[in-house]
Amino acid sequence: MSMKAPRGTVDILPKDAKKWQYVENEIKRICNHYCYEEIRTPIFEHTELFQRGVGDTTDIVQKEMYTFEDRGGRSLTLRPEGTASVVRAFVQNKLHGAVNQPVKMYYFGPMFRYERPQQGRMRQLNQFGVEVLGSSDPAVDAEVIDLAMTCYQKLGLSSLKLFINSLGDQESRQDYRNALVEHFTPHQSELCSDCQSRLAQNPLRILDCKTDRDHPAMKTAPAILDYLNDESKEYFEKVKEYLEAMGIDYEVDQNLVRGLDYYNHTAFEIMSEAEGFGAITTLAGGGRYNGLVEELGGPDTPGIGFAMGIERLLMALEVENIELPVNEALDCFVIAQGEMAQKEGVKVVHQLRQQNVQVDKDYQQRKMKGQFKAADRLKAKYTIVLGESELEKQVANVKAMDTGDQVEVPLDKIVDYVAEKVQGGSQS
RNA sequence: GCGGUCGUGGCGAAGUGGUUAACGCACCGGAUUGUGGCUCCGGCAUUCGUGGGUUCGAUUCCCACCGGUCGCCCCA
Repeated sequence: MSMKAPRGTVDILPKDAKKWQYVENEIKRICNHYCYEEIRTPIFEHTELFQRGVGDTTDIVQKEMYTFEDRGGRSLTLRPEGTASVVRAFVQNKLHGAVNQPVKMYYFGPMFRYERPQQGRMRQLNQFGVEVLGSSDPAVDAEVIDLAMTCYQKLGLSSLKLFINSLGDQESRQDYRNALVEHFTPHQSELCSDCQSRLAQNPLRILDCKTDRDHPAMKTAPAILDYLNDESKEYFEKVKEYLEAMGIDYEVDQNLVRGLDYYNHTAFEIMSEAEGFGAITTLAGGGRYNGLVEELGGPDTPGIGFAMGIERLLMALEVENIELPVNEALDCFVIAQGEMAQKEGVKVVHQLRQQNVQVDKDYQQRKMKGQFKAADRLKAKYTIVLGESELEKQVANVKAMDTGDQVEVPLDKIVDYVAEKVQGGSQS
């Protein structure tokens, strides 16, 4: 084996690609119902976009970016997440001036993070995400959460749990930050090394540290919800009311902080509770980011969004034993034997395909028995046999593979006959 | 970046310091001169992850590296 795909990347082979297609199509259909439109942005951006957009203190920027210099000496980075790019595109193309506000967008595509791969974590991963820009209505927060949950439910997942929290507006967040620093500073030397630096850089993240989870100071730490000002508190209440109105269950988790700098107000995460999922259970995460558009040079515009990992979604489906309705059966397999018959076979295959019949033939010079075997393996519904004797009589033998019944059909009727058999009644 | 564990055919999986590396599944062919799913027979590893070392000799012992896998950090 000389060449292998780079570490942390995988090939999605035809068998699996079917599932990807199904999942993507379902999600796109749902987005359409929710009136979200697709946006496609470049896979690499100026490094600075992520430094400013995602935040310099985050793990993603500090140690997980695929950064390189191009031939012109520019520092570029393979996108580690989608939001910064979408907001950049929004600003650059002045979508804040679009007639329909808010602007509701979704995206699909690969993201890149330099990490040690393990189950559910790849260096190239695929995300589906949505961003809504231009509205600070808490009903939008609820809509976005509803959209994420609906995608999972429509695909059949049931062991899900939604966690929400509020980080408040800038003012609340600042007050809370100060309170945390005050609270933890006396215990600084007792905290893990990560948390010691977090204290200065991003004290909120001390709260979801797993190392210091049981430290007494953790239990007595001030709670974010106590530091929300009235406006932020009311906002959060509204979000919860709307979720309840839609019948969406949730749990408030005050330690849910999210890693990225740009979040404020609503933050949420969807986890799988299915058995045997491994150590990584986060399926999707998102939140509101009201300062980000301005940070990236646009007008003061509120925004909210989430991203879900497609690999983890597929993994969750697997763990819950959910079979996706991917069609594996083949409509028809043409079996030809002999020189003349080969030519006729190629022709029949072509004509059937023109009639939108899914059909294949043998290209391995197999004997008749081998061709039947191939047809069987492909789960063909019908086989058409073309051999010397058939050609002499200008007929073809059509066999229904489930019953074994065969009928002779004149060659000039064969295409219509099979097309009718296969498509009769149902459309594909 | 750190730690555990593993690396034999397309897949699963035995095995040994020494002349032909078990077995199962899959695949191909034959029994059945033109008809699948059952049965029987036959075929199917010239890098036993890569590179070094020990040895008369290494797939087997030692070292390094690479890769998979699981976990930590963190996240999708």
